[in-house]
Amino acid sequence: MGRNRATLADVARRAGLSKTAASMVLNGREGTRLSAEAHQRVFAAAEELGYRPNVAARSLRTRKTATIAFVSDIVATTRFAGGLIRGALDAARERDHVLLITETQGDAAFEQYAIEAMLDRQVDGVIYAAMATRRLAVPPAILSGPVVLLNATSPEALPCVLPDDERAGRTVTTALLEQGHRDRIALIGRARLKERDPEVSLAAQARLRGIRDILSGAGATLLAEAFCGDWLPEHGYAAMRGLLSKPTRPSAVICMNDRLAFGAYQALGEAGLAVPTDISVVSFDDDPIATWLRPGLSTAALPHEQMGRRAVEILLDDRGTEPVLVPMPLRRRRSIATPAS
Amino acid sequence: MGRNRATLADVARRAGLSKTAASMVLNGREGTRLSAEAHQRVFAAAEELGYRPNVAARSLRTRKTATIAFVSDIVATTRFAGGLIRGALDAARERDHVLLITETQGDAAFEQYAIEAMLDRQVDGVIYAAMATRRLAVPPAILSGPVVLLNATSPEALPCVLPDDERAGRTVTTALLEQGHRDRIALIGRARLKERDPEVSLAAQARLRGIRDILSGAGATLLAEAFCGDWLPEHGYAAMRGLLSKPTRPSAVICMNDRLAFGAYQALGEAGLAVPTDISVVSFDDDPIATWLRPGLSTAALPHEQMGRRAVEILLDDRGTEPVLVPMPLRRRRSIATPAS
DNA sequence: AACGTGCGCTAAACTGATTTAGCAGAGCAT
DNA sequence: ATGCTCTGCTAAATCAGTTTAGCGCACGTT
Repeated sequence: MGRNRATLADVARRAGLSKTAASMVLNGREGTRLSAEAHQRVFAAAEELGYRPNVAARSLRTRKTATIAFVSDIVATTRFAGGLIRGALDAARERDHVLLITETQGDAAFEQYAIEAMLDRQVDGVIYAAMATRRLAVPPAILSGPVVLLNATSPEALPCVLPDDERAGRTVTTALLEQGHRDRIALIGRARLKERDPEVSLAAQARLRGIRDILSGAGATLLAEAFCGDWLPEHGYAAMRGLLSKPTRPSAVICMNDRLAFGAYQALGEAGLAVPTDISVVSFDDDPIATWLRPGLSTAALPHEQMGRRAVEILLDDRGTEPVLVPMPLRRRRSIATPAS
Repeated sequence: MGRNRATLADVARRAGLSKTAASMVLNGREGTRLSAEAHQRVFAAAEELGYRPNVAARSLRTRKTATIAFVSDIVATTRFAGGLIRGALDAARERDHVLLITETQGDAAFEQYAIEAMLDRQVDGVIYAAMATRRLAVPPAILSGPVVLLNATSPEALPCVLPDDERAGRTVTTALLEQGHRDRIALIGRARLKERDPEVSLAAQARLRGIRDILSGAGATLLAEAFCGDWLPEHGYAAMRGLLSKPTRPSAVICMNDRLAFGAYQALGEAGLAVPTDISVVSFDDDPIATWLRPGLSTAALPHEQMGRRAVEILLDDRGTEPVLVPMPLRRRRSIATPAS
């Protein structure tokens, strides 16, 4: 790979100057007293030879590789991860950096290995990402250099980027109130474990807080709250059936994520009820299925691309320690309407 | 990052030997006449200092970085990509390699930049992946070293890994025949563009070929073939409605992918028809939604993980030039049944 | 005693960049 | 003529490894 690449020495020779001169010119060093003509010759030579510096050689001296490690638990290869990586990739490119990506598969040994492999390659910093927004313990090895947590926090109070789930809870609830829903709003996706253990989820609690905040502001309470073991379609389906079996039918349901909402749609379809005329549905995440459902699901989007982007920016540019909360915009589709009566 | 790492010189000093000796011992070189005791001392010193070689320094001399470039069009960040990357990551790790991942966003300038950035880092080889199985033109820059195409072929006949779509077509059709379907099988997802232009898709034609092969072997033909502009749920929905409006209702439909099948389910639900009692459905891809649908969708799975894995294996180990076809196993769920009458 | 041989190990070159220290020559003042 | 400063450039060290060439010693042979 790249066997006959021209080296700096080649460029210097062709320009009739020393390596020193060539290096300084190509790096745009100020204060060297090299003549305009010398500059010309170096640039011309580099151009003609198609010179590209050898990053390994350079980094040996400078200890900079223009490479960022992107380590995640299992985020890198799931549908949820795409945006995170894409945003990070974009921001990295703008700063002339490149990403070394690994995922740990949730396996500590694998993680250890992966992190060492990246540190061996002298990465300039590490982005440590989690699939579910949660608190986690950062492997000590990566603390030797700059780190940014993505979609996660840690006891060490490292710089981190999180979605603003609480505000999303408010957004979603407000969208319902604006349409006239108030006293018959149900919730699907209460989950003790997710709400209690920050190492499992930070989103559950935050979203719930946002929802309740707006509701109590309007002097209302939830009509019903369905608990779910997990946030998968089957749980949403079961929860929705449960809700429909009660005397008072909700006018709207908030689902804790889109997969639950998908399940809810299935139950509604079977019951012969139509979204949104019979029941409105809102949700969180903006999973691809949200656009595929009929009618399209209104949902507060996890701003994955933005988050990935911010992580790189923080790592490379500012790096303050206060958590960065990225807003979750509401994608308005056709699943919300004014209640029938 | 990694500021106080021990160097080989440190290890050598501690072992009371030369760098040469330390290097040879740690690399397990045969034929050096270093004593067993010298071996001991070097290993002990390395262990005590937590020595890890600096990959940049090593690669400067050896021109090997144990790093593979994974370049894709937009595969890296979509739900379809996950498995490809995961498989590649796994196989790479087994060979002590690491992945530099980029996606080109379908933009030639970006691609040029990304590839150069990776070559600058002296990668040992390139895996060039496409999201849709198709033929593509490989950027000349990467031809300077080992390349494997993933989910793609090229006019240059480079080594490549592809899913065995034709066989999948046969698998899926056979599954239907086995249940007694024969003369009322419809197809959703014919698409002229995809079938004609290998630069758009190789899957469409191959799947169709497999389906027809089995059908004609059984002396049957398709009851109906619905054409779709693309393979999204909305197209599947429209196609299914079209099929249902005809005099003879199919006993089974084959959808060209799971998203179409999802749309088909929606149309069936609205029409009050049940899967699989009224109509059986089979499909291709094994998208996550296949498990979420009610009933679960039987589908020939794109073996993404296997494919990613094979690509690395071919790149690093054998590298024959004949295309590698990876089988697409049928995931049997509940969407196929014996036709009613 | 001189010579060849195998053993156990090391000095130094090399990879391709950056960076430090400093040299030669011109111009000017004393 | 001497010393000083400034200009324009370069030699050599450095980063952390790998690799080549070969050194000194003990032993056996003639």
